[in-house]
Amino acid sequence: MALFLSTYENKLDRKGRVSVPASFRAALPIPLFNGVVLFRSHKSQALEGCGMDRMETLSQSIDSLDLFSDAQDDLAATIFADAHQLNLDSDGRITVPQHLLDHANITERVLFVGAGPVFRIWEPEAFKIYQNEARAKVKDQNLTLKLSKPNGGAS
Amino acid sequence: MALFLSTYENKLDRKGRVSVPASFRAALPIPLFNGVVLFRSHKSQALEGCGMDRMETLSQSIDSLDLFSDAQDDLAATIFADAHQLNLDSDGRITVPQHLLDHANITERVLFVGAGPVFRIWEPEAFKIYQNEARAKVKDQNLTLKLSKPNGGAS
DNA sequence: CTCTATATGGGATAGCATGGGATGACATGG
DNA sequence: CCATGTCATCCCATGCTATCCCATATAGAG
Repeated sequence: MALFLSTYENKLDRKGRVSVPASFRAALPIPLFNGVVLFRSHKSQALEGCGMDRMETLSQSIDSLDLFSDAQDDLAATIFADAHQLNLDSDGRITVPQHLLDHANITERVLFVGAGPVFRIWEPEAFKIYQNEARAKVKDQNLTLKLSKPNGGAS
Repeated sequence: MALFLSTYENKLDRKGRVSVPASFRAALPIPLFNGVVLFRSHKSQALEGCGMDRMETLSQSIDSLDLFSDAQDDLAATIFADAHQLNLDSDGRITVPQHLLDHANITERVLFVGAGPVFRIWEPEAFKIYQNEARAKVKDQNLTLKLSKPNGGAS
């Protein structure tokens, strides 16, 4: 699966296009579909992004729930309905739908933030505020993390 | 299998035709039959849609239930008896039978809603209400989902 | 300082959704 | 069996925009 690291700030142009950072493009799997999937984060004013492979994994996970169950329907309605598949053009740019930009309050600058298997898209100032709060929380709670074993053992 | 994402609103014309969104057409498998299958959802005022491959998978799943059992008969009666295979025309449109449109209260605008391996067709306002409720449920119940391992093993 | 990779800006084109007409297939009635 | 009506299918035109292509600027590495 993909691994997205680091943070890049690119410009949104008048046509609503923005360059996806080269290292993020490189991190995407060889695709049937050459692009990214974006959807609105329900926890913050940001967009969540990933490759199509992640969506396929999600789809399989949801498909393993009982067919026609409420849980399956509700998750599908909140995740897949909102997930936009955006093609990368030949120059490595995507065109972001306006309502996604609105959700994240983006007008000019776009911040791509690596988050491991996924990435997030923020308005740069909003991310600064968020990151400061996150740092304070991590420090206050002395958060730690067990590493997974390479073979995927339960943690 | 197919992966349907995002949400598209298209117009129903006077002949009862509507464009199937290009990305949904692209998501359909290379077909013996070039079209989609639609049937009335038994849970909501929407239509369920998929490719023929999904119908075949459903058929196999139902066939593995006890022969002549009530469950098998009931599912067959609600799904297969009601399922319409609708050809895509050369411009990527389908003609939707009136009683399917009636079930979903569709008169003019048709909302195609990606739901992973299937998609749904809603009247746009009805879906807004439904999605808000789904979001509230997902949030209230703190629904989570374990991702499948890539080889499909249970986690 | 030079070269290369990446991001940015702009124009052209092809694809998509929409609207409408023509034709052929199919069902129905005589 | 044939005629007729209905509608599914095919074809074409149009406008909008996503996609493609190309040029330029900038930053970083050698």
